[in-house]
Amino acid sequence: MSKEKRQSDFFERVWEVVAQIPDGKVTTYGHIAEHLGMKSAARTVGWAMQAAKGTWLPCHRVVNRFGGLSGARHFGGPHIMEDLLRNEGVTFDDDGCVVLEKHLWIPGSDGQ
DNA sequence: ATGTTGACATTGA
DNA sequence: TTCAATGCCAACA
Repeated sequence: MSKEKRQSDFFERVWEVVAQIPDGKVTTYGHIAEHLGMKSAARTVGWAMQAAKGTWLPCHRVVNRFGGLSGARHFGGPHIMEDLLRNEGVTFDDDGCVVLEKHLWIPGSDGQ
């Protein structure tokens, strides 16, 4: 594990958190970044998601602070992410945003 | 090495 | 109220 620097431990860090998101729950980029110690790096968290597109990570459970599916367009279809979340049991607001008040999950509050 | 972009967040006018 | 600008970090050209 010398040349295998991966994308960066930062990415794995984000992926690890995302992988811990319980079923039917969602989290925001800001909370992930904050949990990683980079509260202001919410944008970079989105980059980790882009790299996670080819992984098994439930990127669809990661939304912006509005609960809007910002990355839905990167899923290959704006309705893909929406359908996935609904399949998880997530409720959507009339605006098409996830009800964070009911599904907002914070990293570290699950296993710790 | 530098500059731009990016699935965001926050503050100011 | 809405719109614009700024900050942050990492990857990519």
